[in-house]
Amino acid sequence: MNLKKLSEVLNLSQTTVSRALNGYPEVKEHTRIRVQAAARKYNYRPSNLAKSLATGQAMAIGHVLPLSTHEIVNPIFTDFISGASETYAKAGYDMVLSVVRDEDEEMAYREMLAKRSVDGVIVHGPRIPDRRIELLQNIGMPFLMHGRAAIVRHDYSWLDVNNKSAFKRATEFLLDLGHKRIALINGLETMNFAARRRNGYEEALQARHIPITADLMRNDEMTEPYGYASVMAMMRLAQPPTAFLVSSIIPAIGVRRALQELRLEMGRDISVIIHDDELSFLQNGGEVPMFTCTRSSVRKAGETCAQMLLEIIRDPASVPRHTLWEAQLSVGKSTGPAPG
Amino acid sequence: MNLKKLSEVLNLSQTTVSRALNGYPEVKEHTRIRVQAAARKYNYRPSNLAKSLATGQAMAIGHVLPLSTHEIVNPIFTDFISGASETYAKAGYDMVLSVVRDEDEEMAYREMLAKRSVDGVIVHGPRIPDRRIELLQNIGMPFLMHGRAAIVRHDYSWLDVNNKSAFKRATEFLLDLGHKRIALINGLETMNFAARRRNGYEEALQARHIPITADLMRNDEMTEPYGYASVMAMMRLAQPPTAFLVSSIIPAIGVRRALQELRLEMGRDISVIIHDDELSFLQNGGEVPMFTCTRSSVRKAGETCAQMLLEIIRDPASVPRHTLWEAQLSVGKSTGPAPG
DNA sequence: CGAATCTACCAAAGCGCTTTGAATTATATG
DNA sequence: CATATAATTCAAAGCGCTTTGGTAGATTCG
Repeated sequence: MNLKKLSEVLNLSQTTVSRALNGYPEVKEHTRIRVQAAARKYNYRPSNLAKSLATGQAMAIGHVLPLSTHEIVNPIFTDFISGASETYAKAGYDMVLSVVRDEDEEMAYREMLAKRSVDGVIVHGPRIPDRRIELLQNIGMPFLMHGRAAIVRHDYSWLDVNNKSAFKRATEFLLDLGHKRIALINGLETMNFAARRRNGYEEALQARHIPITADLMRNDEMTEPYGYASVMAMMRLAQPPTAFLVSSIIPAIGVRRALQELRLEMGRDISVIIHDDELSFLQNGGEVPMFTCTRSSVRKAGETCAQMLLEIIRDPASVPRHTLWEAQLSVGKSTGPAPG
Repeated sequence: MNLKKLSEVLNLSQTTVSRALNGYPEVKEHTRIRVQAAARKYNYRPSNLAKSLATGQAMAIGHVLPLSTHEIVNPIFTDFISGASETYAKAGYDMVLSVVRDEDEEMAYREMLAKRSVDGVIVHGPRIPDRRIELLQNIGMPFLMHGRAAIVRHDYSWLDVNNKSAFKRATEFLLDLGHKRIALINGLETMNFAARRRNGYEEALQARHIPITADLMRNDEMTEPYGYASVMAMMRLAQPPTAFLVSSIIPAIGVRRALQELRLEMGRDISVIIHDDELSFLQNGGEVPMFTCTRSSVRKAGETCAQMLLEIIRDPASVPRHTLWEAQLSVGKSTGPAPG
């Protein structure tokens, strides 16, 4: 059933039927009801394609998920996307996804623009600097960045967690507990968030005149074995750390495995603070977190990013929007006073 | 730049330009080259929307991710999707995603059909029985199911891992090692795969005349705390199990946590076999698996599902396609002879 | 050499909507 | 009651592509 047939059945013009269905005021109430009834009866649903072609709006948002060199898709995306999807569904937007290798990412954006299949994109995993910003600004594609990039000529819209302050506070928290040797198991430092976290960590140490040691800092793709290997290596140092700051719950699982293998009890022998994205499938304990953490829901981030992008699309001329969330420092069972 | 303008620039008809670009034979080679050059020069890319409207093909595949009652998106999707996306990209298809609560799922499919925004869908997480099959057959939407449902009137296409045989073999493996009390920490049994796994487990036990005890079987959403709690509860039984069969690496992490807390060493005091989907972000060790496992790549499943669906779309009249993969039983460090 | 056959191109219709500008019909106004 | 005005409805153009059904001009063949 399409508009033409429906209008024939109703003995009305396509114009009137279209308007009746889209809530325009210049159609008699009685007619509107008649049209709506018929639409329901024949299960009429306008073709998105035709609609988009006519209006020039694709009614779809693109997400490009970068596939790391190790072919890993960051698992926080499931939750991010489920948040975003909820917003889109409410607003009648579709979500189109492509997973691309780093080197194809630029092409992916160009394609999306040229093919006119999306009205905007959400950019994931900002680097420092990030070429995508300029690219998208140049081709005039509305976008919102989840996270921030540094070193950028023109302003752009983003939503980010205050990674620096989160890790600064976490470090201070450990310092207050008497820890002096605090290790940082960070994400890949080509990623902006990782750099900011290190920044916060270093600032806190410097403020207390604690030397920053390269031995106690690692950065890599956030996998379980990475967490495990980092702990194993660092605990073998002449002066092993008494506390760990871990960038995500996934390496933290490896951290936990290593510590238990070494017969070190978290919260007593050693302290651990993680950043917790509140992944639905890897929750950090119940009311009392298993790991003390800096916490911020990535699902909520998805929801809000989507909202912000839709606003930008609605009003492209508006000034860039910024949202900065403070992570919540939530005390769990994995931290305690420095031993000895 | 659109087709009309491009053809004006070239002083050709839209027909010829379109044909030149789409590789039709009835255009002179010299003309084709001229057209291609101009297309490149003006960065012309046909509008997907217009193309789809004209051809009647959306060139997009829909994925509906069901959000469980606990609002959890199954993390295997990231890998599944990254596999599927690769296939789509090669074939020029887009992937459109919607994450919906269970109760909205039927609507989501109906919408996709009526709006004509996708040419087919991949159905995730089959239940027993699954209403979606009949729904999709009725509305005539090409689909492929990842997994199988039981109790279905008409045949349909699917790709599945032989869950039953995998868990049967895993159970036999444990029995061969002398284990008599083997626990099953299963996924939600409203899910088809979980039922099949239990089936394999029970068959293996029955064949050796080992009683099946309700105490040793659990099924629930596959989270880390679920694995932890299951072990803790079962080890408190009068006759605790000596081995665990775990449905996924995620609860297995909780299992490991519990065992370490109980000071039980895997592979010596207690044996554990998991099903390993080869998640990119939660790898089960290196060359030697950390957990002995039944193994099947969910990323490869995504790739192949996508291929199968595209074939079905290309030739809708063809008979339903079935692919059944045997999981690989891979021996790791978490199993050993039954103690005592 | 004229007819038949290719070859290379084109005009126009159609995909299913929205939207503009005009045409009805109903209502209000003097 | 005639006319201005408001309330409804409509015909047709347009979104950017593909595809059908041509038509010229070049080539082949009897």
